[in-house]
Amino acid sequence: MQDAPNRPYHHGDLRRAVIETALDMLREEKGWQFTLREVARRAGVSHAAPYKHFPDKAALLAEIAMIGFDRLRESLSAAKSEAPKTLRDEITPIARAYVAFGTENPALYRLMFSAGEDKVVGMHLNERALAVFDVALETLRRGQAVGSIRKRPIEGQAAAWWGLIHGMTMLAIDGLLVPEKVGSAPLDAALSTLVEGLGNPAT
Amino acid sequence: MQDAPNRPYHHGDLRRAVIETALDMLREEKGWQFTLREVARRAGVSHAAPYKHFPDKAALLAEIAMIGFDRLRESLSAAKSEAPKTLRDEITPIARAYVAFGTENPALYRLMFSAGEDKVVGMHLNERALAVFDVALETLRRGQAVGSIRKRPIEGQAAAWWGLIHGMTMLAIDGLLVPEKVGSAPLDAALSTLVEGLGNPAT
DNA sequence: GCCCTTAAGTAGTCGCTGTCAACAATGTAT
DNA sequence: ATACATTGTTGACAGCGACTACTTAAGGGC
Repeated sequence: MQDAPNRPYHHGDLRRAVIETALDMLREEKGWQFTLREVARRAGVSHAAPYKHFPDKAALLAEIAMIGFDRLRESLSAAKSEAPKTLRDEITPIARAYVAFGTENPALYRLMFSAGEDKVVGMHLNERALAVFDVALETLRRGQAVGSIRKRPIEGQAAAWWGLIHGMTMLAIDGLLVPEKVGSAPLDAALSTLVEGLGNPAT
Repeated sequence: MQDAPNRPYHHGDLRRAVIETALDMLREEKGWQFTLREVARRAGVSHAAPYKHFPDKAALLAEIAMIGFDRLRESLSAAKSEAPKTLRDEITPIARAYVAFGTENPALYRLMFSAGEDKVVGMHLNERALAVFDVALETLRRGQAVGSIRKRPIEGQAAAWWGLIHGMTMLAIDGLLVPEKVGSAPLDAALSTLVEGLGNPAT
């Protein structure tokens, strides 16, 4: 467009470039105003070019949110320990990975949970989001089978897990977990309560 | 401005009217784009009039967010039961009131936790937000004194409480608590786990 | 090797927004 | 009565999302 003189008329892989650029922008700062024109500028194309690949801004954001959920799920899967000794050892690394994902990608994480306002887009987005829930379900199910977890309706336990982790992540992103109020390791403390709530007292 | 012919030049109480109008707009629909000019239109003043009372849009939103936190705190205080028999009876009504506040005012609740991105505004906003945390602290402290709650660092228990409730509220707002996945009463189920994690097993 | 359809880029425009500056009307203190 | 501060109004500006019309390149059939 302006800087590269010999750039060809057609970008060639603009769709991917737009997504990549947008992800970069999200990573930069959480106070940032996400703008379609800025994405185009950084990608070196005209302001209307992205419309050839996405019907509107919301569609691009939804796509990015889906990628976010996929990455989060991967992070969680990667964080699973193979041979956990205790319930606490099983839950802690996953929870830490979850919260870390949120605090390291605050704008992306926030987007993931606010891009689904449109009904039909929200459907597809929620599918991906619920894949995260499945990670919790799976872990807890194994715990119940082994006997380290109380016999309770597993969806309820998974809801508690997701609610607590998601909530702590959000609070962390919003800077509400101030040490003077909430202690120096609020996540670990909260996990203690969660583990004691999930764990089988007979063990 | 246009509809009322005999309206005086000066509104008289525009600051309050702007806030009230904005709250109405937030209440209407969560997909709504909040616009300063639309607020002015509905309040029947010119598009620049609100600037005489708020330096910019963010300042108005921050003010509204503070009101939201105050109202939430009032809701929680009002929901406290006087003579709870069990820990569950003590926690449930407050938690229900919290989540109900969020699901009944989704746009407001979301705003409350996203208006604090500016550093200095965020400070004041976080003060109000932490007042909500204090409600949890107070309740749990009494529980520990009575003996219905495990002796653990109380900030950690309060963090678990807030994280779980805040998380469940957010998930509910986002429509992620679908019954097929998460059961028909996910909040109650999650509260079971929370109560079992907080509660003193000796009782 | 040419042509023609079509995908993928461009520029230009529209209505809308947030914000600011200049001006007008009102209330208030002296 | 008059000067000043407050609180309105109008008009402007740049930037945004979205649309249309135009241009450029790529590829396939003949």
